[in-house]
Amino acid sequence: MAAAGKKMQTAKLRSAAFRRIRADHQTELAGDYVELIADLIDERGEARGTDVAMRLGVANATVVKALKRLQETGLVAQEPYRAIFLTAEGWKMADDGRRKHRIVEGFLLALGVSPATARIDAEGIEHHVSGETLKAMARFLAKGGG
Amino acid sequence: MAAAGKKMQTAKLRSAAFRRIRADHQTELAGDYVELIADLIDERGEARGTDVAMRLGVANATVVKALKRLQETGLVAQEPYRAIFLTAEGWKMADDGRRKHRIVEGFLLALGVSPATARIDAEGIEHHVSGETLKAMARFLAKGGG
DNA sequence: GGTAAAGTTTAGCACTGGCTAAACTATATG
DNA sequence: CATATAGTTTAGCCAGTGCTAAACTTTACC
Repeated sequence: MAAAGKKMQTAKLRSAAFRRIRADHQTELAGDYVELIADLIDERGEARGTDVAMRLGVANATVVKALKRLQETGLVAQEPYRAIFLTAEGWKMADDGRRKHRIVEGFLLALGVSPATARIDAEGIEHHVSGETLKAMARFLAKGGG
Repeated sequence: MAAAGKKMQTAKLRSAAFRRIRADHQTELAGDYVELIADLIDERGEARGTDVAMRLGVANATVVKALKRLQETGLVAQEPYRAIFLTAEGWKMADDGRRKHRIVEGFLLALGVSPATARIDAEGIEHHVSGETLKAMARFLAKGGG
């Protein structure tokens, strides 16, 4: 039955989408942390836990716990009571993320969204945009938008 | 000091963004469930736990637990071992979500993204798009895209 | 109507990501 | 150099979202 076959496929496609979203959410936090740390290092030479906590709007202890996991993952390096550093892999992830962020935010601006909203929405959208969509956004930007 | 003031504001804006993302993630699951349930009811007259689990790519028990919370939130109504229904509030949320979904997916298609990717990305992006951005997307669509 | 299959729920585990409060370390200042 | 303040970490709590395995209902079929 063709209709049943089509529905089957639809179900599979959808579950694939949801699976990917759940996977995205797992890497999302790591991405947010390394991007933020990279920004802080660029802006002021070093990243401290307090600054990360403040910018993320989260308690200090939460940052400590997250950094421990990121250390285990090999994205971050840190000595107790010292500033936070990124590993080579951490920098790669941060740079990828920041590039993505720039494109998405620029794209939203080109679309006519206000700067404040573009910034906030870009932060949320960024981690759910595939390479293909990102390319489409970049193409739109290159063409001068609208 | 103007520079410090500006940085302060930047930090606040960013933390606001992250706070909103965390809030979005909390409502995101509820949104996915009610949309899916609404789709199932429309497609086949009723929504069963198994179908929801299958489409979400998740175990049965996970669905049961989630539905319990959604019942407490007042979005879903269900008798044990029976099909799942939406409350008025649940329908409102589902319809809002589906409308958003349609716009985002249509927008991605208009941007030149392939149907499969548009579908998947829309699912992820949907919950992080503000009203303002949604309007911008709708405007773009109305203008006939590209 | 009894029984097998399908569907649903419960129980119990693990991990993530928040929090507060208390302890500890580093730094700056008198 | 002693001490106060700022920053960091630890400990212990909670809630959410996932899982498997086992128990229980419903449904379908002989």
